[in-house]
Amino acid sequence: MSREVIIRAATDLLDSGGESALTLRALTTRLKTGYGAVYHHVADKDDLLAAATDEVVARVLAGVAVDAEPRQALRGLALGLFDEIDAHPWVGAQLARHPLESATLEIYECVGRLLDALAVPGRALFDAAGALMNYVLGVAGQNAAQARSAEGADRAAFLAAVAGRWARLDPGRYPFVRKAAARLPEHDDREQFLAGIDIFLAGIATLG
Amino acid sequence: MSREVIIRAATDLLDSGGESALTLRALTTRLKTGYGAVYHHVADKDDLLAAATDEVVARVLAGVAVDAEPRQALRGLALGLFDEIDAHPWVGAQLARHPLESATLEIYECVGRLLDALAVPGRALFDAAGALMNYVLGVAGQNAAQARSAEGADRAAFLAAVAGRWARLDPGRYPFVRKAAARLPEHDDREQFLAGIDIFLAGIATLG
DNA sequence: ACCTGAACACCGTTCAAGT
DNA sequence: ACCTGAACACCGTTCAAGT
Repeated sequence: MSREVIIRAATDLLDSGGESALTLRALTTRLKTGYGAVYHHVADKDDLLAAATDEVVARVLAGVAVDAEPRQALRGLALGLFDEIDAHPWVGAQLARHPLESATLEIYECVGRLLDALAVPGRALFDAAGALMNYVLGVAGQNAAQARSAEGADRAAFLAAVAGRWARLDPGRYPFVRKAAARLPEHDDREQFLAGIDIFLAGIATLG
Repeated sequence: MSREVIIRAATDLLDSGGESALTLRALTTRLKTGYGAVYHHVADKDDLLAAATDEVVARVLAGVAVDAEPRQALRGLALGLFDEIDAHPWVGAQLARHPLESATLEIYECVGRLLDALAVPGRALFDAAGALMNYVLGVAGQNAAQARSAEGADRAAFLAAVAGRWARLDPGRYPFVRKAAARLPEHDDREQFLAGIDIFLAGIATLG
C-alpha cells in the first residue's frame, strides 16, 4: 500500500464511473483494505482528488512547447487541457472547484509566462492572464457538468435531448436559443473552445 | 406552507451560512415542519437551489437596459451578474454546476441577443456567445470557490494568506505567480472582471 | 390535499485495537 | 509503522401514518 497505488486506484474509479464513483467505500473495496490504510497515506478525499488532478495537469504542462511562438504555445496548452478534461471530466470539476491550488497554480504560471512572452504590457498582463484562466476554468466546469448530466448515457443522445428541448421553447421569448438549437447538431465543443481562445488572443492583442 | 415560503427560507439559509448551510434538516427546523411538507412543494434539493437561483438571475436580467448601446448593455449585464454573485456566492456555484438550465439559459439568450445587436456575423455569433458565457460562468465558479474557502472568515485575511503563500514560492519555478502575489493587495475582483469583458469585446470586434 | 417524523440508504471520517 | 473495521455524525430522500 502506498500513496501512489491509492491515487491510481482513485483515478481508475473516477475514469470508469465518473465523479460519483469515487467513494472511500469503493476505494477500500477495490484495494481490499480498510479506511485506516487509505487515511494513513492521504489526508482526506480532497487530497486524493487534488493529487489525481495534479498528475493529469502535469502531463499536459509537460507537453507545452515553451520555446514555440507564444501564441501557438498558448493554443497548444489550451487544447491540451481541453482534451485531457474531455477524457477525464472529473479533472474539470476539480479545477473549477479549487482554484488557487496546486494544479490551477501551475496552469496560471504557464499562462502568465506565455502572455509575458507575448509582450502583453504591465498591469494588462494580469488582467489578461486572469481572464484567460477564468475562460478555461469555465469551460472545464461546463465540460464536467455535461459529463455529470450524461453519466454513463450516450453523449450524443444527451445533446440531442437538449437541442429538442430548446427547439420547443417559445420563439418570441427565446429567439437566440432556438437558433442555437438548430446549430447544435453540427456543433463541435473543441472547435468552439479554440474559437473562444482566438477571440481572447485577438482582444489581448489590442491591449498592446 | 408554500413553494414560495420554502424557497425564501432556503435563500436565507444560503445567504447567512453559505452553501453548506442549506440542508433539509436545517430547512425543516427553520420552517418548524417535516420533510414531507417540503417535498410536497419541491421536487428535491436541486429544484430548491435552481428556483432560488432563478429568482436572483431574473432580478439581474430585469435590470438590463435592452435599448441601450449593445456594448454598454453587455457590460451592464455582466456587472449586474457579478455583483449579485458576489453578494450570493451560492448563485455562482449553482450556475457553474448546472449550465443549459433555466437560469443559465436566460443569461445565454440575453447575451446572444445583445451580441446579435452588436452585428456579430453568422456563426461567429455562437462562438462569441459561448465564449462569453464560459468566461462569466468561470468567474462565477471562482467566486463561489473563494467564498467556500473563506466561509465565515474574513475575506481580506483569506486573500492575504493566499498572497503570503504565493510570495514564498520558489522564484525560479514561479516567477509569474510571485509577481501576481505582489499585486494581490491592490487587486480588485470587480475591476479585473470588467477588464476581462473588455478584452472579450475587443476580440469580438475583430470578427466583424 | 397537506403534513409528520421515523426509517432507509447512503456519505466521509475517526479511532481503539491489532500486527 | 502500518493496517483493520466497527462506530460516529452527518447527509438527501422515502413513505406509512395521520389530519
